[in-house]
Amino acid sequence: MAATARARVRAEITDEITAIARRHLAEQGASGLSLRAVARELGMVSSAVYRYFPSRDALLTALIVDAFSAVGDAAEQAEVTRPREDVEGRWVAAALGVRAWARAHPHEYALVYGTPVPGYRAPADTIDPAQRVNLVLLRIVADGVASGVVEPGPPLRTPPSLAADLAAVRAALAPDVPDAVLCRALLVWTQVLGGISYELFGHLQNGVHDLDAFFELQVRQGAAYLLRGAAR
Amino acid sequence: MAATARARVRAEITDEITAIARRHLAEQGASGLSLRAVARELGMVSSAVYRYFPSRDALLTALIVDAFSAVGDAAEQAEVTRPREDVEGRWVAAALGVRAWARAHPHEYALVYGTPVPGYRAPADTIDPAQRVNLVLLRIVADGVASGVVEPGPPLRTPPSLAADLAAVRAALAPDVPDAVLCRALLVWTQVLGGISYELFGHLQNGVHDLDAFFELQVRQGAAYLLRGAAR
DNA sequence: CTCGTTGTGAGAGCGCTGCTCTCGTTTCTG
DNA sequence: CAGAAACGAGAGCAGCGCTCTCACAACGAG
Repeated sequence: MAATARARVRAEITDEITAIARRHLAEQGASGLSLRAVARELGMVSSAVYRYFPSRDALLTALIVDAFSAVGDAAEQAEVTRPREDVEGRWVAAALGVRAWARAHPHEYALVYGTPVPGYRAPADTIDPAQRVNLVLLRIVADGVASGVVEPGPPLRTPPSLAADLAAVRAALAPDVPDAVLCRALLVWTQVLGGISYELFGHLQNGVHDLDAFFELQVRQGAAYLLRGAAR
Repeated sequence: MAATARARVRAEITDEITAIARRHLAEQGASGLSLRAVARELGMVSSAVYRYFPSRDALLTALIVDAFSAVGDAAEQAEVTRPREDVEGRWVAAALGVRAWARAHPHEYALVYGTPVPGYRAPADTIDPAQRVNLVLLRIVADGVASGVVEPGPPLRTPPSLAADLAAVRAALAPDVPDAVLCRALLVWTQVLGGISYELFGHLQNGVHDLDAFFELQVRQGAAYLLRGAAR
């Protein structure tokens, strides 16, 4: 770890830049993130920042990676508060945890689950962190299948193209989880994200007032469906 | 309708501006929409456009209203291809119609269901058009309840705050639709939007390849849950 | 220790953006 | 017909991402 002085100060400044950028993002959103403003706050001239990030988008990519990681953390930290055998509780906790994080960090949430930034194209660096939360969820589901709490239900008749994709997921991440359960999990999870986006992006305005109660109700309904394929 | 010549030409130019803006939006997305570029294409100087729209955001708001209306159209046109008594088919068709529209107009979709634009705050003009699609969906659900195809299921125990909101929706838009069904409808609809966003914003990349088959499977599962409170 | 290489910050500058203000001209209205 | 209102052009301000050049400091090799 005996890096040269230059390498150390470079790492430090890089951290400072991302820290300031993170704050600007949290305060004003992605569209308000200005490389020049970050430089100004750092006491640097804007061109100097380009020594550390080749473009504004590269800086934003770093923040996206951070945000994905934070989503994974939120799910995991919420989930582990429940005993391992309480599969339903773990799922509900993970969903509530992600929502709480999203409400606390709406711009970061928008960055990862909202409209992709202008040109839209996910650099390879972002796909690994994006999987973190999926792993947390799949582990819960896999535990539920193993312990029998998750009812497989009738086998799903999927087109071959789809069956292959599901088989790949199963082989890589969730052994012994049948197609029907994988589909239900994805269904319920997209509902969770859809619900968060719906709320966060203002579509429940003037319709639902007790957002906490509403979201929790929805999540519990979703969890019941995930486990038993039916309401309640 | 004998408007003055000035009023007529004003309406024409306003339409031209929104038409060009709509095209720019479709091609490059909201962040690429430049008032100056629109003015340039119109053969005007940028300041002249401000006679018609007080700000770039106002222009964008007009496009948002358009997009909301287009979503409503997509749902309605897809839905009416099914016989009135085929409630499940109508719901599935509406969902598939909205997805098809979203894939054909990703930037418009992002505008209404993605991250709200920078400052985020929905002008009052946008809430009416936003309701259009909800009305289409609620009508389907209400028809299903009336004909008995939608099973109410066990009554939902909702906190009073939530019950009041649901009662308001019922009174205004969907008489005789019980809370449990309203909740299921909202649950399934947020799943549809979540699924579209998940797909459109790239989260299924490298995971699912046959996106059409996958989405249709999900929608059918969702519809089954909406009608019968259970898978299949 | 010296010398050439490389990393770094400052500065100027390009073309773009949203938006404002002024100034003639055109059109409407009382 | 005269005053008021609407309109388009033009210049200009501050901001943006990004590029290029230049001086200087830190580094590795001899």
